[in-house]
Amino acid sequence: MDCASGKKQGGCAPDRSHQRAGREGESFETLVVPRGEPFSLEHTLLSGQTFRWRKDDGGFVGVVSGNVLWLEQRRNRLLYRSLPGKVDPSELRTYLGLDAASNQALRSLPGDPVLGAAMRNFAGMRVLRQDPWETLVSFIISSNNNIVRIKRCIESLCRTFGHEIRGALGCYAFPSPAALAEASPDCLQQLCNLGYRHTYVRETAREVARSPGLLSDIARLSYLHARTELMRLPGVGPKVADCVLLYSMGKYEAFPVDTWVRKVMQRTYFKDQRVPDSAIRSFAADHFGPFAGYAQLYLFHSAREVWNRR
DNA sequence: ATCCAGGACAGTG
DNA sequence: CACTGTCATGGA
Repeated sequence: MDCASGKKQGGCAPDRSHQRAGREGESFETLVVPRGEPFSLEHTLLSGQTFRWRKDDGGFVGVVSGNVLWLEQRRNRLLYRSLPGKVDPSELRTYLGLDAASNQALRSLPGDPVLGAAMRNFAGMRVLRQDPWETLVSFIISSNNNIVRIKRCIESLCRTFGHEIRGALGCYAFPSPAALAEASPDCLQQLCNLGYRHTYVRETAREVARSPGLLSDIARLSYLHARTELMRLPGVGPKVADCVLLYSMGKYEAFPVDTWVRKVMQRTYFKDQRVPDSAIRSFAADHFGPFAGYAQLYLFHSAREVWNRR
């Protein structure tokens, strides 16, 4: 593929006539969030666990499993529509973390001062269940990188190597493992600005393309076994593996330790002392329990928000 | 200019 | 196992 001609400009520009029609009322589906199941669409989609959602006229637009998906929350009602395929309600609930385990997680986490404050500030934030392949590549790219640039890299990857979604000009699906396995290093590094991570993405794509069932097999393993297997992939260390396990495989005991979480944890629970990440993870397992990952999401998002307000 | 960003990795002690 | 320097890139 020619890098120069592969660059596609312009933002995601879904057909507005459909959208307007939807807002008139005939093509939006409705999902009711039951009472007693705290849910915030905005907190969930802007929490940093996913990178392709953006605000759109009161709601959000994203790409999920090859479909453009519009979402808007009105109290306990969730309005949604998708193109070109249909997303069914149970699939959507699963994606958004509206499941029994997540409800249990939100009830069972300890209410210590720091976590308690984060859970009140971002009430209803949930751990998504995203596509493992997209999550894997996204967090390989995230290493030693900042969020603004991570989003640009991923969007660039999709525009260059993903297929354009029918009926939604400028919206691209996340590229398949085969597409990234065959991508030229120059395209990945220069066009998509992956930097030194381009070999990680390419080599991991080769592995996954070579054995298509790999990620779904890993998802069925126990947390520790799955973690070990993920870390065999190039560019995947403890932190990236935990992100994939938590944000795409429903392993709520995973507790990704990044720079932000490390800071909060050391300040709050280790008297501001430097401790190895392994100590942080084992403390989290003891203190937060089997849903420690939920605590991680709240602590991470909370720490970043506080910092961004300064 | 210098430091840092959702780290991983190879090399030392 | 714990610690260190390095990696490509861009924003602050």
